[in-house]
Amino acid sequence: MLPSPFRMTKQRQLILDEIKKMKTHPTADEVYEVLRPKMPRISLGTVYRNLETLPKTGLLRKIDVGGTQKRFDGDISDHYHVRCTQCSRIDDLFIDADKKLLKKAENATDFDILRHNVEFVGICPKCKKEEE
Amino acid sequence: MLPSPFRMTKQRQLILDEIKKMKTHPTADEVYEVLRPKMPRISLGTVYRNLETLPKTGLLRKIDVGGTQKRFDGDISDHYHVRCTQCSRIDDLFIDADKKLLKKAENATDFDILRHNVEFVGICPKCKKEEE
DNA sequence: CTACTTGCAAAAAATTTGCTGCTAT
DNA sequence: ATAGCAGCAAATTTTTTGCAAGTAG
Repeated sequence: MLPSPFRMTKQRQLILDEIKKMKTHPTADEVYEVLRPKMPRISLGTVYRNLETLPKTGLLRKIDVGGTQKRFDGDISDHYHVRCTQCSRIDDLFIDADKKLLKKAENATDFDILRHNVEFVGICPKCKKEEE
Repeated sequence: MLPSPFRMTKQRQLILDEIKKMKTHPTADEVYEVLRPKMPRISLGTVYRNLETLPKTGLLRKIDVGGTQKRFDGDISDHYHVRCTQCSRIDDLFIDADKKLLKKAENATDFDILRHNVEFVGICPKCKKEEE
């Protein structure tokens, strides 16, 4: 459970700001490395704790994609992702969620559905070129 | 790259068979625990190595969902998943992939799209009950 | 035969946590 | 003031890897 007075600390604000600037869907350690020059005493533990709490407030999005590490997205608007199988780059995909899809899902399960994630998997233009 | 003579060893076959029996979308360590009674000397390293190689042959599916650990699915037919936010249970969802969705995605990106994953997130009937 | 695979153990990578002191409200 | 947070470091969890011996094709 999140504590009721959710404090916007300097660390939290910076983590949020920096991730929002990044378009790369960073992992926890990538976030940490970006923060360090601006706040040298910030700890990796703090980064992990906030990457856990911020998505619960809706200020940040945790994305569930392939790979060992979790990734984060400062863009909280509804959108999907494409991941490159070769280099793991993740791009945004702003396409409309299909309403039928959601309806079908709701009919097919007993779960109360809250949201959904769509991840397309493919090969990015750069890796495509290198394959030739 | 996968070696050309892909050997179906006893370990590989057992890993595959057992996962196909399980309907729970197990993690690596869950697979390991199921195997141990049947093959006590199998090592966790072997399990991890095979959970990496088997999906590349198409005999097994690696699913990219929320949570810390990777999960695997012995059912390689096309289907989606629903995950419970409370207890992390993952159910199958056999609904038709929407063709428009794929078309839209292909139009919206430079990636060559190979496949896609859809994960619905919600609350399972059991956790729903416990909430009351 | 012989390249691929395994078991074992150690290492690396990723994440979580206990504690003490600082700070946003 | 005071509950919540941060920093630090240690612990835990998850995954990967080197190597010598075993085995499928």
